Order: sequence, then C-alpha cells, then structure tokens
Amino acid sequence: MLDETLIAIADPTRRAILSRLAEGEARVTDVARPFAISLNSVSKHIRMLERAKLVRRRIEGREHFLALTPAPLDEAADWIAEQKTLWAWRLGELEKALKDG
Amino acid sequence: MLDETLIAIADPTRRAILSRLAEGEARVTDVARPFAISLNSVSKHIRMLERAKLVRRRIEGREHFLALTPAPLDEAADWIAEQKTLWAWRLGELEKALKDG
DNA sequence: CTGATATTCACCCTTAGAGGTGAATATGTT
DNA sequence: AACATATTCACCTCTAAGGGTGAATATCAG
Repeated sequence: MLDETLIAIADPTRRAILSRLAEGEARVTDVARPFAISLNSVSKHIRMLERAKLVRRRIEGREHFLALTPAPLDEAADWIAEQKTLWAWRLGELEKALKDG
Repeated sequence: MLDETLIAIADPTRRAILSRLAEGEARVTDVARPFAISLNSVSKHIRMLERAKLVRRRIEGREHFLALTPAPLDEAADWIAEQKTLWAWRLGELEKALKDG
C-alpha cells in the first residue's frame, strides 16, 4: 500500500487535487477547473488517487463527488518518521564513539 | 525538490537502500549485496537518491562510500502533516456545522 | 424526444523508470 | 605488467505514467 500512496502523492497535480479536496467535497469538473490539462487527464489522476485509497467517490446522478480519505498518509508519515529516528539514533551512536575514542 | 524526494522514496528498493544506509555508511557493492537485481540497477537507484539529495557519496580510491542525508525528508513530512492538519480542521468545521444545524 | 452536462472509455504519442548485459574506466594487488 | 575489484557507461527491452482527442454512456432539463 505504501508504494501506491507515495506514487500517488509524488505528482504535483495529484497533490494539488488533494489540497483542493482538503477544503471539502468536490465534483470531478470542479476539481479539474483550475488545471490547464484536460478533464480526462484529471479523471485519470483521480483514478490513481482512488487506487491509493486517498480519495473516495460518491456518485449522485451524473455527478461524482470526491472526498479525501487521508488514512493512507499515516503509513507514509510513519515511514519517514522511522527513518528520521534511525538516523538520529545513529548520530547519537557516532557521538558516543567519538567521545569514547 | 519535493517531487524528486517523493519519487525517490516511492520505490521499495530505494527505501530499502535508505534503511540500509540508516545503519551507517556503506559502499555501492555492500548496499547492492542483499538485492536480487544487478549491481548496475542498484547503482542507478543510488544515482536517483543522490539526485534527490537523500544520499551523499564520498569517493576513496575505487570505493564509493554512501551516507544518508535525510534533510529532504522533512519537506515530505511537512507536506503530509499539513494535509492532515487541513483535513482535521475541515472535520472540525463539519462538526460545528452539524451541531449548529 | 432533443439537447446539454458530467464522466468515462478507447485509443494515440512521448517520456521516464526499472531491469538487463557487456564493455570501459579506475584503482588496488601481486 | 598482469590480474582482480569497484563502479560506471552505453546500450537494449518492457512497462507505466502523463498528456492528448474523439466517441460512448448516463443523467438532467426543456
């Protein structure tokens, strides 16, 4: 899952879409409006965000309402936090080694 | 920069390389050993990590020693944290609206 | 029924990523 | 000099991503 989450947020268009959805639910057309690219391209980005479970779709007639489901971001945040912890720990060990030596 | 950082950590092989380097400096060959893929492929992954400034290389004779430089991870962590904050804020607003309504 | 709106489907093209192999380069060892 | 080690370079293949267009589908409004 982490892979798809990170791939999903690695694209600036998709990050912009997520930021837009952080303001609230929106239709595909609404989400697409600010972008210079075609509606179809935005639709594809949304599909990738759905695949990564970062976005949920509620269909009401011909309109598709999109909403954020940010849970997968936690896994990404956790990985980064763990890396930083390990790194900090190693720096601590290095310091100890330097002090002892 | 954020783009390259996220793309860099979106690949599981590269995340494994970073985890290895979190234990300490290592040569290209050392980093490559645990992987089933060719040394050359690992070399390419390392180049991407360097491009993202997540890894620094110190050349000593014929050996290239690699070390983690995790600073760019902060930017990624910040983006995720901001998204979660915005989302939490919006949930708060929703609750308020529900209570008032 | 007709026409407009919302979205996707089915294609196309181009680029980048991830993998491979074999040769080249540079350094160390004997 | 000859050989081994460490790494990259130059190429090839395959797949997926990101963009596009035009048609299809589904719904809503008249």
